[in-house]
Formats: sequence, structure tokens, C-alpha cells
Amino acid sequence: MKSFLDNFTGSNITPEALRELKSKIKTKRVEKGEVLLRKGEKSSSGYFVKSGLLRSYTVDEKGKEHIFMFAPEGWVIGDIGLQIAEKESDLFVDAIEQSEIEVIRSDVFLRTDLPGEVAITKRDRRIYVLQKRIIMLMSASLQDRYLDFIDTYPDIVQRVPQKMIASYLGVTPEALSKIRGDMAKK
Amino acid sequence: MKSFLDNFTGSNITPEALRELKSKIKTKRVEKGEVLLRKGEKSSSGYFVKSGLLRSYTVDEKGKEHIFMFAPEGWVIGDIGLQIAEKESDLFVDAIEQSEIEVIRSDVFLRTDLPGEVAITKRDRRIYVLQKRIIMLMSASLQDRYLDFIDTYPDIVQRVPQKMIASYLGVTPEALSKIRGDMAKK
DNA sequence: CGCGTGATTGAAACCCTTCAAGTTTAGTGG
DNA sequence: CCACTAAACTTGAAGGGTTTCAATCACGCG
Repeated sequence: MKSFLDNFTGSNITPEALRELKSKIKTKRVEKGEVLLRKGEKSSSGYFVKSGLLRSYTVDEKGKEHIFMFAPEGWVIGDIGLQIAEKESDLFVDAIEQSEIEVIRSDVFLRTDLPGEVAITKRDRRIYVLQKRIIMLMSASLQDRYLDFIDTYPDIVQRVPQKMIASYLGVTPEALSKIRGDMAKK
Repeated sequence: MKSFLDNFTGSNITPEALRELKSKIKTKRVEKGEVLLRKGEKSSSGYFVKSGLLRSYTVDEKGKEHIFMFAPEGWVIGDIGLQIAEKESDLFVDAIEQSEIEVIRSDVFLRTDLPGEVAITKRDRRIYVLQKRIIMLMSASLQDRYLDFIDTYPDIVQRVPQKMIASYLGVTPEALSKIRGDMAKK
């Protein structure tokens, strides 16, 4: 059965480094419905799926679930935000089927001993941004998405026409204009 | 003024490697409205923004633009699909403001000489998946998103309840059921 | 000053949600 | 292996948010 460490076979990793990584990975069996990670938690681990099927998802303020991703055999799942920013998790992770997984500590994902570390960190940041964007698109109202955009990219708001912000938020310029009108009244 | 290569200062990159990277990067000045990359093209370069503002976006079948991201000073923009899969670009890239950029060949992003190459490639693939998901969420109909899901993850379709697929697609179980009903009739 | 682009506003249409009821499927215990 | 129950799926009606289309307004630039 596959392991997360199979990713490194064929690469020029040293046997010692591989052994050290191995010591940081623990195999675990999880039952259907078992929750591995909860929103708000800080345990910064990822999960490699050896067999079975996991999912990650958010729960919005109305209690509705929005699935961010499925992870069948061979996939890695978790909340990237935990690894790059030590934030609290935005996501839940649980098992859709009985599964066998490897619990992978964040220092295995992010090895600061590698020359490619900068490139890796940059990509993790981008993944985090994209993850947040998808969650927002699926679970937040237009107004909340707009407020978040203003908060996240205040400089860009000043520099692009409003219709481009609408295009980024996934709505028509008219819809954004109306929301802004509503907001101004209060 | 900043350069893409600033990312490497402080890392343990060799001076020779740095010099080689430098030779592969070209600085360019682009005017407002100038298009750097078109949907369907294959030139696999990325763009580092030294000054100004770029954007990437799709155009759907109705001619409507959907902005995938903005890239102000210090950001990198492009279509990740070009680098990981040699696909045709899904995105356009153009300049919102007059900008100064660095054109970065894909072999600078993806340096196969690094021990971290595997980790980098895995992340690039994930970025590509997330990019595609965002584009789908913003520009495709529910029916098209569903068909794409079936096509991309045929194994998962068999293993999860339909309401979870709905949750992944960003709609209610009822909406997906109705679309399926419509599709079955034809 | 006039023109073009962007922003706003309104009305009608559309897609999806919400809520509710009914049907099918799957799992469990007798 | 059947009976029962819970969960999943379907279907319908009403409501809401967004789109579409059209008209008007505001503003910067030639």
C-alpha cells in the first residue's frame, strides 16, 4: 500500500533524511464519520490517505456544509492555513468511508532544509489564498465577499473600476452596485 | 525596485545558479490594456510585476469576463496549467495599468535540480486544480459543473451520496436533483 | 463642451433556495 | 430473510437574490 513517503523515492533525498521523515509519520485507522480536524482547531497536521475516502468542508453560519475537497487513495488533505500561518482551521476533515491514513506533521510538508523552500512556501501561500476564495464563493453572501475583498485588498479597490471587482467576486456590475447602495443606506 | 530573484536572497542558492536564473528573466514594459497571454496559447511563462497592475481572467461563451486574480507589485501571475501540463492557457493576462514586469520562463519556476522538486510539483498541481475550480464556480452553469465533476472524478461519484456532490458544486441537493432530472429527459 | 466609459436604478425574467411532502434506498435488528 | 427505520433522493410551490436589458446619471479627457 502506498505511503506519503513514496513521493520521495527517485528524488535525491538522503537515506537519513528519509528515515527522519518516517519517524514523524504515524499510520492510523479511522472509522466512517470520524472527525480528524475541526474548525477552530490548531493542530497543524495533514493527512495522507492510504485507503478509503476523506473530505474537508466548512460549515456556514446557517449550519450548512460546503465541501472543499474529497481525498481518495493517494491524496493529501488538511487545512493549508494551519501550515503557513499557524491560524485556526477554517475546515473540518472527516472520513466518508472507513480509511487508513498517515498523519503528517507540518514540518514534514515544510522542510526548511531544502533549497526549494522559498518556492514551496510561496506556493503554499497561494494555495491558501485560493482555498479561502473557494470557501467564500461557496458559502458567503455577495455583501460579505465584497467586504472581505475590501479588507484583503484595500489598495486594489482604489485602482480598478468597480466592474472589475464585481467580475472578481463572480457577479454582475449591477449586482455589486445595488449591494453598495444597500450598504450605504445603513 | 524588486525583482523575482529577490525571492532567493537569503536562501542557500549558489551564485552560479542565481546567475543562470538571471539570464532567463527578461524585463519588459507593458502599456495599459496590453495583452500578455491569451486563452488557447501555449507560451509557458509567468510574469512578475515590478510595478503596475496586471490581471488574469477567463471569457465565457457569452463573452463575459471573469477575473481570476489581480497582481500588483511583487506578485507573480500567469496560468499554472501551462507549467504543469503543457496545456493551452485557460486564462488571459493583461495590464490594468502601465506596468514593468519580468517575464519568467517555466523552467525558472520549476527547477528540477532542487531536492524539493517533488513537493513543488505536487503543489503546482493542486494550484491548478483550485484554479480550475474557481473558474468553474464563477463561469459555468450548474449542469456544466456537474458534468465536469463526473468527468474529472468518476470514481468519487460512485462513492459519495449525491448531496455531497451538490455541496461540492456549491448548490443544494434539490437543485442538483432537478438538473439530473432535466438531463435524463434528453 | 461633448463624448465615452463607468456607475446607478428599475422592471422583468431566471435560477436557485427554502420548505414541505412523498418516494426510494440502505442499513439494522428480529 | 423480512420488517422497520433512517437516510437519501425526488418533486412541487413559493420566495429571494442575481441576471438581463434598458435608461439615466456622473465623470474624466480630448
